Amino acid sequence: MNRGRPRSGHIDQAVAEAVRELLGEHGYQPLSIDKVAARAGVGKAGIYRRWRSKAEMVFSVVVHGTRLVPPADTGTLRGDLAALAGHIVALLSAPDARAVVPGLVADIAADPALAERFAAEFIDRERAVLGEILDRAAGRGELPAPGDAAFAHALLLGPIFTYLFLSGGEPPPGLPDRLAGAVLAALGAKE
Amino acid sequence: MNRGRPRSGHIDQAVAEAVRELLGEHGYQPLSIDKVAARAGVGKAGIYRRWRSKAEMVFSVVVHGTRLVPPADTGTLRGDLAALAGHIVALLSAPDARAVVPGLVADIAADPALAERFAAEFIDRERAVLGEILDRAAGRGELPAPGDAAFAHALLLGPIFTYLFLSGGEPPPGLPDRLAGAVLAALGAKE
Amino acid sequence: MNRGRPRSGHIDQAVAEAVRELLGEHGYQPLSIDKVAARAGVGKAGIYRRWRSKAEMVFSVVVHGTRLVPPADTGTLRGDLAALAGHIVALLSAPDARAVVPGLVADIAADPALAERFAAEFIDRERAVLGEILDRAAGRGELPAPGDAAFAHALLLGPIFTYLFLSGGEPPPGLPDRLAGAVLAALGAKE
Amino acid sequence: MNRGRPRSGHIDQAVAEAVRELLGEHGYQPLSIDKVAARAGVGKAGIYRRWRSKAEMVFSVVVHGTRLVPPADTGTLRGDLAALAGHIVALLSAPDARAVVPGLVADIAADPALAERFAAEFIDRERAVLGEILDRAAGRGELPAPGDAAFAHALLLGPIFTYLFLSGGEPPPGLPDRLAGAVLAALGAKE
DNA sequence: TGCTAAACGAGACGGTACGTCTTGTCTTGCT
DNA sequence: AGCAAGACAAGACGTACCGTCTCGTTTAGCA
Repeated sequence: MNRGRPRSGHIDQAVAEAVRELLGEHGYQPLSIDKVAARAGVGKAGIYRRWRSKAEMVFSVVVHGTRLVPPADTGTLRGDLAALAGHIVALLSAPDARAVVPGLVADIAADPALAERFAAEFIDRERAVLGEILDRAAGRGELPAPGDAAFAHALLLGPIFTYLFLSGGEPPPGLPDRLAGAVLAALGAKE
Repeated sequence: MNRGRPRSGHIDQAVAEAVRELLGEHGYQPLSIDKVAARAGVGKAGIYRRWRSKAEMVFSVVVHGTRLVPPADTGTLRGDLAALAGHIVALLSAPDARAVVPGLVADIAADPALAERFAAEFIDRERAVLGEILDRAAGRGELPAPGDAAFAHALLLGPIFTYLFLSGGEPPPGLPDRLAGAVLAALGAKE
Repeated sequence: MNRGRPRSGHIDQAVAEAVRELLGEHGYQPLSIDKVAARAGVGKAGIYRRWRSKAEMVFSVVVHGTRLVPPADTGTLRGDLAALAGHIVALLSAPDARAVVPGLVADIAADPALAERFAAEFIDRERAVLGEILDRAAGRGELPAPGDAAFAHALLLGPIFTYLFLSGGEPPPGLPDRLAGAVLAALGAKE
Repeated sequence: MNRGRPRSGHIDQAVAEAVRELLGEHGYQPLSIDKVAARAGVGKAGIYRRWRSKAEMVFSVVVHGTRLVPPADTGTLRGDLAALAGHIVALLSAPDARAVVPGLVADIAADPALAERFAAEFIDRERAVLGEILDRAAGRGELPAPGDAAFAHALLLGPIFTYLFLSGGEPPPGLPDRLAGAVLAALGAKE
């Protein structure tokens, strides 16, 4: 039985909007709960009632906006992998994501509980999509064995992350295709 | 002509030691310039005279400790790549690095000037090592073409980073070898 | 309607006590807001929320302790003036006051807004008391004219201040009486 | 015999000039030894070799500029006193003095050694001038007794200081004359 | 209809860190 | 040995956040 006043939905909306605005204006690090509360016209308690930290709040707002990777079915494993890699590139190189990802990853890495949620909601979901793709390919006989989805995923996501956030440059134009090729080869696919 | 009192070397030493201690105790985020100064018995001005931010300070301390990747020459491309990958895994999965890397990467990403230095001193150096390895392999006829060192590097570093800092897990035991295989295949090496 | 959490009174108390202690220990100049906050077990923000500077804070604490000059009515103008002068001497030669007054006066002089408050709460109040005394004397026929309270006040306070804080000495024993005489003469009182 | 390089006179000049400029620009409190050294193109050591503190430095510069009170001889005690009072008013209400005096007095009061020098070089000198005036008057038969120069001086300087630095206002126009009258009366002069 | 419990906005609270400034001393190489 | 330059340890400055707390008010479901 729920007693007391139910939580008002408008807080979630107002906070989400304020977070997106502030991220767009100055990026992740200078964003503070105080500023979000002020901008959203919301009490800080209302925010802390919903999220335990800035990272959680931003994460939930950003996740909510980033709707699920579409499975994609191009008919060939190479095509599916390239499509998925292209999707990841698009996702991470959007201006918002560029501003948010490194800081968010750092805060997540420093908070085990949040790390688990992040892994479950982001990494595992992408891995599942990839697993589906690999299974489909195995069904078509393109793969000799089921294939390690986690490894394949690391082989796609890792280099993209490296280009975007570690080497300070842009992912080169043909990257998704080349990554797809690398995964194919690594999994021993019949070309 | 150098005017004025020269900078005292003992500050660099004391700060480096204090930074290493504090990183070991509580990780990157809770480390503050105030605490470093207090622990090192050094004025804050002395720190700000040398580094413009906590990230720069930690970076220079950490970089100084992390001496250059040894080239390695196992006789085969696969062996060289696996050795390099193993080296990167060892470097990044050391307890210190685990505590420092995500936060440091975030601060670096937020500071373009520092990003450039980081790319030059870390990424480019590893790429150069890798380029040497690839050239050697091309000389032995193991590679049909010179090979894109940046791409190969992303293919090695990215997945390791992903396993360590994004998926919240451990790199699986055979990872260096599998990554070496993936690079070989992606570069079209004669097995 | 009062919005937000109301200010807690215990801060004012704790700060006042800490200020008095620290003034007693080392005087005005070495007193810092940091030390007051630490001693009082109070956040610096709580202090800056109430006062804009160390001078304001000390002033309000000191003023609060220094309750109003009693009017005094000895029956004669000379007696009233001497009593008032004696009161001022006692006030300013208390050990606390000696330690605080010069520094506080300097900071007040450097801050016009505070200068106005100080003049209103200290000087004007003493002048009002003196005005009352002069009026009473005029009523008794001791004075030919109402008398310039500001001038009379300067004639009392100024020499005391000079002895205490400018000439580095002690006010001579009979000073209040001699000052009373000087004021009498200056105002053309019938002796 | 003087060993070593003799002190360069240009430092005293350059410092004096820099101090006067900086006092004129921002007043006493924000003036710092660093700024003086930088403005004067002088090393800080050179300053500390000459003066033990900012207060001493400013004091010596200001004193040096303020050449000795002229004795004045108007023929009557009242005239002499009024002239002296007028001189003090002029001295203390010059824009430079207004900016410097309260802060300087505070620092002097906090440093006993300096307090003594200040009393000797300023107060005692003015008292001596006043003593001469009183002696002259006694010689002319205007005074029944030699007269307490210290008291008379406090009666002149104190009220002026009060008007200028304590009550936040201007000394009223006829002040020197009224003060002269007060002193006359207080000393029991034959009018 | 009234009662009660929780959510709400606002903002104060004790702390901590920031990056800058000032103080008085020390250390260079030049004069 | 004095000098200009400037590094040094210490610590204060005023601001910004943190995460918690206390107000007075509002909004619901339960009695």
